[in-house]
Amino acid sequence: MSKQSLIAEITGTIARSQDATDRVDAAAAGVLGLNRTDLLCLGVLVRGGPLTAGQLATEAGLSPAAMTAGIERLEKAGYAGRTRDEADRRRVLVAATPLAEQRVTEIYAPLEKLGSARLAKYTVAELETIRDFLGQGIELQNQQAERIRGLAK
Amino acid sequence: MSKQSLIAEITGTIARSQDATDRVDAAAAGVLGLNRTDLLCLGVLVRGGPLTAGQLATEAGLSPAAMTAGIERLEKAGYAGRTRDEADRRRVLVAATPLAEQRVTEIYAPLEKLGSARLAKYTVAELETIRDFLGQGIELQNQQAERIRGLAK
DNA sequence: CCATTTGTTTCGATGATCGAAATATCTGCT
DNA sequence: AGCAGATATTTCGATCATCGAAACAAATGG
Repeated sequence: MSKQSLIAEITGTIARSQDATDRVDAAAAGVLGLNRTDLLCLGVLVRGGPLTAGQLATEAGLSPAAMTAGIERLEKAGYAGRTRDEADRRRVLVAATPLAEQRVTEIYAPLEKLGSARLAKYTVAELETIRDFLGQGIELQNQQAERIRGLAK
Repeated sequence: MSKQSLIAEITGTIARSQDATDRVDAAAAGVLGLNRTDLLCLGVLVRGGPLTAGQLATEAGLSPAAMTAGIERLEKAGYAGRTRDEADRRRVLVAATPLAEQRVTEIYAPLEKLGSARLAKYTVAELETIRDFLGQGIELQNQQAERIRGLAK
C-alpha cells in the first residue's frame, strides 16, 4: 500500500473515528435519559469535582440562564446536587451525586479499561508516535479554528 | 517517560483532541451562520453530492419534519437548492450551491491540506501504526456503544 | 383503477437556549 | 458602619430546533 493511499485512508478514518465517539456519547445520553448538553455537564462534574454554576457554564459553553436550567434538569434526574457556597453565598456549588458517579462509571469504565489495554500492546516508540500524532492534530485544529473565526462575516 | 504514563497521557490527549475538533466545527458554523445540525447536513451535501431529503435526514439522524425545516434554513441562507426528482416526483433532491462549495472549501481545505502534509512526515510504518490505532479505536467505540445501549433504562 | 406504500410537508406541542432584568451577596472606599 | 459598584445566579419572555402525527402527493401492484 502506497504512502499516499495510506494517508488518504487515515484521513477518512479520522472522520469515522469522530462519528464513533459521537455514537458512544449518544448511547450514554440515551441510557441516562439526558440530552447531550446535560451529559457534557455531568461528565465535567464527574471528572472535575464540585464546581460553581458559573464555572460549569464556562466549561460547557452555556449562558448562565441555560446553565441554571441544565442544573435543574440534572438535579431532578438525581444526578447532581446544589449547595450554596458558604464562603461566598452568591455562588452555588454543583456536584455529581453518587448515583451519577456510579452510572457514569458503569458506562465509561469498560471503555477506558479496554482502551488502555489496547494501548498497552504498542511499544513505547509506537506510543510516542501516537501521542505526537494526536498532539499535533490538536495544535493544528486549534490554530485552524482560530483562522476560521477570523474569516467571520 | 514510562509506558504507563505515556498511556495516561494519550488517554487525556484523545479527549482534548475531540474538544479541538469540536472547536473547529463551532467556528465553521459561526462563520457560515448555521447551527451545528445544519452544518452537518451541509457537510454531507458537499461531500456526498445531491441527496433526497430522506437520505439526508437519515445521514444526519433527523426526523423528516426536522429535515424539512433544516433544508428550508439552508435554502434561505443560500447554501442549498431543492429540486423535485423528475424520475420520482415524490422525492426532493437537495444539493449544495456553488456558494456553499466555495465557502466550505475556504474553511476546510487548509485544514485538510495541512493535515495531509503533517501525515506525510511520518514513515509508512508509523502511518500504519496510526491507522491501526484509529481503526481499532473505532471498533472499540462501536462495540461499546452497543453495550451501553444494552444497559438501557 | 383502486388500495397500499413511499416521500415530503404541515401542524401543534415541547424543550433548550438566549439576552436582559431582577435578586442576592460580596468588596472596597470613605 | 454604610454605600456604590462588582459579581453570581435566577427569573422572565421570546425564539428556534425538534418531535410525532396527520395531511398531502405520487408511485406501484394487484
